[in-house]
Amino acid sequence: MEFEGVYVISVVSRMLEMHPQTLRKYERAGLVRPSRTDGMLRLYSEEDVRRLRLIKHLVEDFGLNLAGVELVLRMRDGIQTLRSRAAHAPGDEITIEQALDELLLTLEQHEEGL
Amino acid sequence: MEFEGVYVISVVSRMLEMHPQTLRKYERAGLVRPSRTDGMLRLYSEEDVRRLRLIKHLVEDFGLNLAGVELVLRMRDGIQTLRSRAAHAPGDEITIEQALDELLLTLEQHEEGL
DNA sequence: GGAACGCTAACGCGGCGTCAAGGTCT
DNA sequence: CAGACCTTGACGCCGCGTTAGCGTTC
Repeated sequence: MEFEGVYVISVVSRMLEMHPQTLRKYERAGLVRPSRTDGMLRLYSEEDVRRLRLIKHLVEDFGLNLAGVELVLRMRDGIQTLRSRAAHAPGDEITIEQALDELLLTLEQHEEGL
Repeated sequence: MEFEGVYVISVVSRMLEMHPQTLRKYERAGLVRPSRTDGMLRLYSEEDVRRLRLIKHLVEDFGLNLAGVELVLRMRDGIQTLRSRAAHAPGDEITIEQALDELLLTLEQHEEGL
């Protein structure tokens, strides 16, 4: 059973050239949250796939470990939240300053113990 | 021979409870750049010590590897550059938006291949 | 000349990607 | 019932902190 823009794990695995077990580990680590069918099959959305592509890039090309990936993803999530929020605002095409604000907040959360 | 606000490796090691070899490895990784005496002894400035304290925090409490630390430090350097630049500007107490801008730039540099 | 520094090489633990075994759904 | 999914556990590589050995500086 297949739907548009939704993929089971084997398809994603082939698309991104990532081992199925690796995808499951990333979910276990809280880096991606695919939905499930009634039979508990993982269903990856387009956004999930983009997220995984970014993770792969950060790990393979940048050498980040999963903790580093989580940090970056948290920043990215903050930026996206701001962007969608700004979509309803008048005129302000780009909320880049606010986006950066979110980034700094994320960083400072981590540095709070400093 | 000791100077004000400048420490040799053994002193920094005791201050931060970090192994001297670890400090040397961090230098090798390009995370800190202490100056040297004529005899090639490492001299850590106050800023170097702050930097090392942050590194320790990121590694021990946050689980980042050195690649992740490098990313965060690059962001921090960008922020500090902006802050010192803003210190000469009139009134603008906080350059937080610009700081965040710098953060985003750092992030996007890494994501350029996405 | 003893203590602290420099350097390079080797050991050891832990994170993470992969493989294996057994059960369930299509 | 064959194939693809699920889960849990184990193996193996490698990054990184530590230790060791030896030469140089204070």
